[in-house]
Amino acid sequence: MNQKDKNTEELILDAANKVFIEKGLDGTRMQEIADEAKINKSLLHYYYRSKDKLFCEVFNKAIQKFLPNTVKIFDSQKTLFEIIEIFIEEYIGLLQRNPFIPMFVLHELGKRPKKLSETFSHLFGEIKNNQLVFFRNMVRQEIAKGEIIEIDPNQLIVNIMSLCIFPFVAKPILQTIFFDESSKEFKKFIQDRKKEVSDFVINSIKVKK
Amino acid sequence: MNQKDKNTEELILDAANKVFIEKGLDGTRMQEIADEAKINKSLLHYYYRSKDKLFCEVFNKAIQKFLPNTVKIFDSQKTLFEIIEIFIEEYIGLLQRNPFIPMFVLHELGKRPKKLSETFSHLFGEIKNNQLVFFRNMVRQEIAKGEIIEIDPNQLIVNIMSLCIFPFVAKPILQTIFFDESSKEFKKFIQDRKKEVSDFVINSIKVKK
DNA sequence: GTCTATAATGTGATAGAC
DNA sequence: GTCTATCACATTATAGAC
Repeated sequence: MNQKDKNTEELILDAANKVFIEKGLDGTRMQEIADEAKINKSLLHYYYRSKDKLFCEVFNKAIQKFLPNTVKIFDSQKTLFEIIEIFIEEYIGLLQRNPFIPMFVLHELGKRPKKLSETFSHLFGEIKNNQLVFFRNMVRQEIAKGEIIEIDPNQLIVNIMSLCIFPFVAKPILQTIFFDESSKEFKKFIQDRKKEVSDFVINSIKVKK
Repeated sequence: MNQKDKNTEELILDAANKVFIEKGLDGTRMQEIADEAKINKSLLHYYYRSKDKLFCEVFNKAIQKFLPNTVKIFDSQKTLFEIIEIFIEEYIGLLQRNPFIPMFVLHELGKRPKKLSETFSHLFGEIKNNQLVFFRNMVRQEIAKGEIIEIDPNQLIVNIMSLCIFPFVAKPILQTIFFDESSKEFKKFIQDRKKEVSDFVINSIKVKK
């Protein structure tokens, strides 16, 4: 479905997505969303009542995209190393397609730390009680088997998330310092990271025999 | 020097630091800075003319703190592993004392990617032409000597920065998902990371003989 | 230097015609 | 559903008394 086939409601949501994610809640003007959607400003309120309501729609979609969905990977019979490889490749791929999502989600969450657990308890619950438990158990098993070194599973998970997400959050400064503003070189750097991060992590935890 | 001994100009700058860094440029109200400094709102303009000028003072200080100063470490005669260990311990320590600086700097830079290189060329130049060159050469030497595996020095640097900085940028979500909002457990987690990250990196690149 | 009062503008939101 | 006109309020900034 291309832009012309979409109704006004969808046009607005697409425009709001773009502007909110680039500029954040505080930095976004309703007028700018209207301009982006090429519609009248009043229509924003007709369809979504208020800026806050419109923002919530955008934010909820964004955080669901941002939180890794590992169910598919965990369901099948794979080794820990395979799981790590597939996860990193897929998650960096997701971020390549949505490069502004990490900064948007993390910045907005940083301003509302208290409401976090209440509002998104359903999303976090699934991760906490299923995906994390599964991964931690798998790590402990591999440690017991002597396949990987002793490491706190939480630290390992945060390490993997850090290596995947940080370059997108820090893109402007990395592109300036490392690549003299060349966006082409930065893209190659990110593409290379799929293998680099995977190797880096596995190399670090694997027991050499 | 405690707060009472400071003059108005310093009181304002301290207050502006706190509010801007927590809420960002767009999210900050001049009134809130005045309240924080316990002075009249007009005095903000008397001393700093405009919100933008005041913001620039804060931002310049913040980015200088944020950019790692590795000169001390590089000056002395240390091995690559020692340099990595010291850097990680000191840089995470810096972030523990200034936990909001990474999100503040990276978010504001994300909104102004174009002005970046011009405005801070003096800071970036020093890093690009001295610290990075030094580190890259050292990495290449160690590769040649067979002490570490083959790795792109840029990827290694970004890996180290990611592992140090990301947990501070993602604090709210990590604290919710991993530690049920317990700020005490999160602090311990960060403290433990000084050794964890160091081990993780060195373990990954060190050639076992 | 510090205060009060107020100007000047920007912005979210609504009323009402079509 | 969509538009124009406008309200109501928040916010930066300044003028002027003390």
